[in-house]
Amino acid sequence: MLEKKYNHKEVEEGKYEKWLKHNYFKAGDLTKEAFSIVIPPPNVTGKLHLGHAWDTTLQDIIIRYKKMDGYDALWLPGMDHAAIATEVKVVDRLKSQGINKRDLGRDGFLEKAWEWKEEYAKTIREQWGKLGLALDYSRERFTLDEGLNKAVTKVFVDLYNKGWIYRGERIINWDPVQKTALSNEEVIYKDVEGAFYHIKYFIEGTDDYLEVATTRPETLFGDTAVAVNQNDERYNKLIGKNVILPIVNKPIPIVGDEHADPEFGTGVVKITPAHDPNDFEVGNRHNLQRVVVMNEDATMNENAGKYNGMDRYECRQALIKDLKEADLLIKIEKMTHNVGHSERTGVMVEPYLSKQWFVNMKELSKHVLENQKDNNKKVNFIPERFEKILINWMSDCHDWCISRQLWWGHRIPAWYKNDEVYVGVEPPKGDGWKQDEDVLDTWFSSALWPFSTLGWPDKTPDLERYFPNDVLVTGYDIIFFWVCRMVFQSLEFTGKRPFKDCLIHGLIRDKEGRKMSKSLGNGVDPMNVIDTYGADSLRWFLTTNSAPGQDLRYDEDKVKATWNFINKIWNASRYVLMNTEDLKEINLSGLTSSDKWILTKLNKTIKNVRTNMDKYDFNLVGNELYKFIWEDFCDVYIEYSKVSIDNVSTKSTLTLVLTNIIKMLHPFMPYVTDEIYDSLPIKDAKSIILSGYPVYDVNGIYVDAEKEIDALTEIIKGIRNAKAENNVPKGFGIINDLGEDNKYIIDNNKDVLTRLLKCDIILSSFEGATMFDVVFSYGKVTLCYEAKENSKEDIESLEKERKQLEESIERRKKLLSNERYVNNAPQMVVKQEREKLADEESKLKIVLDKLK
RNA sequence: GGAUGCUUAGCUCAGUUGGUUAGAGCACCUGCCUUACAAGCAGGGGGUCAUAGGUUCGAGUCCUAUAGCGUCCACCA
Repeated sequence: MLEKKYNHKEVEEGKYEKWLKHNYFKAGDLTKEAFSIVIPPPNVTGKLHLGHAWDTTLQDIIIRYKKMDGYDALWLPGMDHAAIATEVKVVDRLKSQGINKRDLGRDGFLEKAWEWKEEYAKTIREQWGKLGLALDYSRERFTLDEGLNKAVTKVFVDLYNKGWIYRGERIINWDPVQKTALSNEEVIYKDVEGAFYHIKYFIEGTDDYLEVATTRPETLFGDTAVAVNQNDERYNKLIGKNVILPIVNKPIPIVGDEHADPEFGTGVVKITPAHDPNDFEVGNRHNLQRVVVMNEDATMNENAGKYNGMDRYECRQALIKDLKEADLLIKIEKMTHNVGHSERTGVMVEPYLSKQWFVNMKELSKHVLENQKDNNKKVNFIPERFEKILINWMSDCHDWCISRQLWWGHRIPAWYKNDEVYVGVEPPKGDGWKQDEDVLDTWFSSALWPFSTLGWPDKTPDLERYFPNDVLVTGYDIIFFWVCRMVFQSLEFTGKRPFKDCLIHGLIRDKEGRKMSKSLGNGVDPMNVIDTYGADSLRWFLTTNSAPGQDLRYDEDKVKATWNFINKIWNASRYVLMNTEDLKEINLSGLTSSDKWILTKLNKTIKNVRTNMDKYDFNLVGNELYKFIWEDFCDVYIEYSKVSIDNVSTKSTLTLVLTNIIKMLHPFMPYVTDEIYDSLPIKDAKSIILSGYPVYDVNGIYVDAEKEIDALTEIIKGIRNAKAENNVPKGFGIINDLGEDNKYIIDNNKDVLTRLLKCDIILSSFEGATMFDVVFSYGKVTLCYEAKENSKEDIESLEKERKQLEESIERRKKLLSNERYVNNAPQMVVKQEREKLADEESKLKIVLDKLK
C-alpha cells in the first residue's frame, strides 16, 4: 500500500539502479522492430543545465513510449570532447595550479585533458541517472574515442582525395589567447565602443591628401593600397596614382574597387589584405602583397617597425599619438560597432592571414538541397518551419575552416616533408615526414555522430539495424552548425539521411524571459529542482508547458503545480488500491453506466494521446492526460464509484483505468508510475517499462452510457450551481421532470445524486414551498425548498443573467435566420445551435419568473 | 539589409483541417476539515484574441499592411 502522501525522494530512491540492474535500457531484441535515437553529446566541459534536461527528457519520452509499444528502442549515450571549449578549461585549471600548457608538452597535456574528461563524464552520467534517462550504456561513445577517430580519419582522407578538402592561405578568425583559428560559428559579435580614426594619406608628389577613416589604425603597417569606388567622381581620377603610407613613408597604389562604398565613411578605404577578409578579396583582384603585421598572440611583429612587440591595442594608442604629433590625424569620431569575439575565451578575434585546412562546401551543400526535395529521403523537421534554417544555410555557405591550433582533438592526418604533402589513413613510409600539429574542429567529429557511433566505417550489425536514426532531438540554436553538418556528411558517406525526423525545441529562459547565463547568474540547476520537487515534476513541467519549437520560461510555480498533480495521481491511486486489495482478476461483466462511461473516456483519451505522441506534440498529450485524470477520473468517476465500490466490475474498472493512466504517464513520469505499478493488485508485466502501451479498443466505446453519465454530470453541476446562486438550504429535494425519454438519467443514478448533491430525497411532487426549474437540453429538474425573499444581490445577478440570455438568444435567432448559414454550415453545427437556442429560451423563462 | 518567431484573462501559456459568447495553471472572490487527496473539494468573477483592412454564411485560426517585443544570419573600412 502506498504511503499517505507522495514523497518524491522516497519514490525515486534506488529506482534507476534497479532499472539498470535489470538491463531494461539495453537494446538488441531482434524479434522486434528497431527504433533508434542517438543523444546529442553534451560537452565534457561542465554539468548539465536545464536545457539538457529538457532535450534529454523529450528523447526519453520517445524512447520509453516506443519501448512500451513493442519496439527494440535504442538510445545511444555519449559525450563530445568539445575541442577548444575543453582545452580552454583544462588550460585554466592548469594555470591555477601554476602549470603552463607548453611546459607539459602535447602528451602530458593530453593526459590531463583525459583526466578532466573522465571526471566530467562521471558527473554527467550521474545527472542522466537523476533524470531517469533510459540510456543503453553498453553502447556509450565519445567523440574522441578510437572508433570515432577511425571514422574521422576516413572522412578527412576521402574528402581530400576528392579535392573537397584543401589547405590554403585565407583570412580566418584568429583567437590570440588560445592561438588558434576559429570557424565563423565560434565567433560571437558584440557591440563595442570604438572610434573612427580619420587619417591623412598624402598623394605622392603633392600636398593633397586622401582622408582615410578606419577603426583599426594599427593595421596600417599592412596596408598595400587604398581603394576608392570607380564611379566616385571625387576620387576616380586618382586611380593609378600612389599615396604615401603615413609613418612608414612608403608609396602604395590607389586602386578602384567596388568594395569602397562612396556613401560610407569618407569613401576611401585602406586595404590590408592580410588582416581583413574583404581586403583580402580586394588584394586578390588587384594582385596586392599581403603583409602580416602581427604575431600569433596579437602583438605587433617586425613589420610594425618601432612598434614591434607591442600589443595591438598598445600599438594603437602609441600610433595615434605619433600621428597626432605628425599632424596626420584629422579627427577621432566615436562610434559603436560590432566586433567578433571568441566564443570560448571572450577575446576580440583578429582577422588573420594563415594557412589552414578547409572543406569546400559547394558539392556537399548541393546534395543536401537536392535531397530535401525528395519526400522519402529528406529529413523531416518538426515543426516544419525549421527546415528553412537548413535550406538557407546550405544555399549560402562559405568554406568551412576545420583546422584548430589545439592539442585536444582529432589530429589532422596530413604529413609534410619539405614541399611534399601526404594525406592518408596510415602515416607515410620513409623518414623525414612530420605530421600536422593541428587538430580538427570538434564539429567535424560530431557531424559523423549518427553513424560513427554505430560502428561506421565498418559494416556492423548495429549500423545495419539502427541507421538511419529515427529521430534526432535538439534545440533550434544549433541547427546550422550541427544538424546541417550531420546531414551533408551522412548523405556523402552513407548515402542516406542521418535521421528521418528532427524534432526541434526552443531555449529555456528564466522567469523574466531572459536567457539563462553565467554572467546574469540566473541559471537554475536541474539537480536542485529534482531535489525539491522530484525528477517526475521537472520532466512533466519541461515537456508539457510549451508548443513545439517555442521557448520555455522556467517557472518554479509551475513545477510546484506539477508536484500537486502527481500528488493527486498518488492519492487517486491510493483510493483505487485501498478498495481493490481483494481483487483477484479483472472482471468486466455487469458494468455500471459510470464504469462504461469512464472506459469510454479512457479509450478516447488513449486514441488522442497516441495520435499526439506520434506527432511529438507532448504539450497536447499533457493537456489530454491532465484533463482526463483530474476531471474525468478523479472528480467524476471516483466520486461516482463510491456508490458501487463493492461491485467487482467497479473494482475492475478502477484498476484497469488506473493501470492505463500510469502507463500513458510513464514516459513522462517514470519514477512515480513505476512505484504505483508495482503496487497494483493485478499486473500484466514484471515492470511497467516492459508492459505494453495502451491501445485504443473500438469495443470499449459505450455510446449510451457516455451520454447518460455526461448528462448526469451536467445535471449535478447545474443543480450545484443553482443551489449556490440561490442559497438553497441543505434539506432540499428535487423532482425529476426530465420527460419520459430522459427520466432514467436520474432514476438510474439516485444514489449518486443524493450522495453528491446532499439532497434529502428525490420527490414525485412537492407542495407548499418554493420550487424552481433547472433546465437542460434534455428536460428540467425542479428544486424544492423553503422560500426566501430575493435579496438585492440575487436580483442584480438575475438581471444580469436575463440580459446575457436575451442578447445570446437574439444573436442565435439572427444566425439561424441566415439562409446561407443554414445551408452551408454542417448540419450538426446547425442542430446544436437550435438546441442551444431552445435551452436558453427556457432558461430565460425561469429567470423572468423568479424576477416577478 | 535578409530570415524568422511572438503579441490571447492580473501573470505564464495552450488553442488540431476556419464552425459561431475563447481554454488551462497560478492569482482572485464565496462556501466547505465530505473516510483518496485542505498540496484538497464545490461554486464564481475575469479576455472587443496587438492595430487596420480583406477573403468567407462564419476568422483567435487564412491573406495584406502597420506597430511593438525577441531571435538568427550577413555587413559594418
